[in-house]
Amino acid sequence: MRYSETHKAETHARLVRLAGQVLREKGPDKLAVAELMGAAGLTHGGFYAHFKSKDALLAEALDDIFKESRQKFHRMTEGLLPRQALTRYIDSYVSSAHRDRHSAGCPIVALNSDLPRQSRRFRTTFDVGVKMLLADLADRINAAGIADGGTLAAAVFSAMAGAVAVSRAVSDKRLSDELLAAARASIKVRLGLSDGSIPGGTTQ
Amino acid sequence: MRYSETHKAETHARLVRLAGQVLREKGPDKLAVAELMGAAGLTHGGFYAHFKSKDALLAEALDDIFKESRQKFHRMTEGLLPRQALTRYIDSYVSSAHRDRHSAGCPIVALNSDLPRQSRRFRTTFDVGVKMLLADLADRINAAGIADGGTLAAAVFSAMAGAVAVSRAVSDKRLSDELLAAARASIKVRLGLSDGSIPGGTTQ
DNA sequence: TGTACATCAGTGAACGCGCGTTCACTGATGTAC
DNA sequence: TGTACATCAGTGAACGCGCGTTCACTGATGTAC
Repeated sequence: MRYSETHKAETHARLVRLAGQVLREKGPDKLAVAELMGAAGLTHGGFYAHFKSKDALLAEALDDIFKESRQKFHRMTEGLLPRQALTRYIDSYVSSAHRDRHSAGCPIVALNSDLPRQSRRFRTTFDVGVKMLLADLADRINAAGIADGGTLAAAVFSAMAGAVAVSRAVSDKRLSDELLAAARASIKVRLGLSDGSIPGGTTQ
Repeated sequence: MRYSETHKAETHARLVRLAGQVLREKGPDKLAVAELMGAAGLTHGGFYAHFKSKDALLAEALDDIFKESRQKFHRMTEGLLPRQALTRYIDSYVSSAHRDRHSAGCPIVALNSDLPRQSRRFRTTFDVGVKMLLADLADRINAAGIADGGTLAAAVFSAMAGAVAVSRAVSDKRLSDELLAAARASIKVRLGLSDGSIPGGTTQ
């Protein structure tokens, strides 16, 4: 069978997108080439027509995830005032929805403890993504008129990622919910975005 | 060869201790039974005289890690005033030393993203450990005269774990150091333990 | 006191399985002549 | 216009490797008689 001009590029993009989901669900080691190809309706042998190796796919998928996350971040806060945007971001990041949707969530949360064991290539891609994310967050904090955005961004971001990561690691749902609510409130207090009381309800 | 009465128990304890280190370094999946036994000076076949399965070993090792961590925590802050104890704990947890010593560090940081993929048994052991840790921290916060220790403990702990976890995930050392310093300072501000300026130097 | 047997921590070959990667092949269609 | 050939995304068998687990066996020593 002969394919359209864009066919290969489309298949490639589809594999990268799919891999991004599986990567966040199962982690880099348990993402299996054959399984991925099967999920895309192909057989495993064809994989190497698209990627030099599994590691090359992983790096490409990670890069794609960061880019997509960034777009989502911008879309989500479009048209909001700086403080509102910041609040929206924190509420949606430190949420049970984010905790429960591994395959669409933040790669930093999903891949956390896998990273020290990954290839240099993968780790470099990760670094680039983290730096971009921190720069974006610092801009938002500065725009909201809060001092020292750069330093605060690092502290606030690691707190947000930690909250979601630990809430996923814990299997007791009640404890997990409490963790998220406590962290969400505390981070907003730290940024001066609320008065310290936990407002009713979580962001589902 | 015949062995002393305590021989088997000693070997068992040695395997558990060793597994605790490897578990934190390599993660549950890359801890290999044969390699572990080799490191203990034994051959792989003998493993099943000590443990019903690899999973049984992992759970036992995790339990041991939490118990040891707790003792370390208490030893480290012995004789200190509540606020000093809290400061000492945060400084030593959110440090480059902790970041760099995976095999002796906090299991929550080391195993973070592996947990959702582990057995129920392992996850339950993890939950018990986390709850104990949070209860200890809440006690410390309350003892220091800071309001709402239970909620703050959850927020503060996930921020601490997140800081070390992200600092490990990142391979750029400069960024990693900045993250730790920013988080350490921010957490202390949140608890009213410092004035918000970052005191000179990190806790190496 | 000496002999036969039981005990049991540890040995090492073997098994089955999942996985990344390779490679000769397929077959539909575009192109050269 | 028709024929031979090139192209190339995808196929599927095969390979080598690491790993958890099983199991018959070893061999030093304690115990029964």
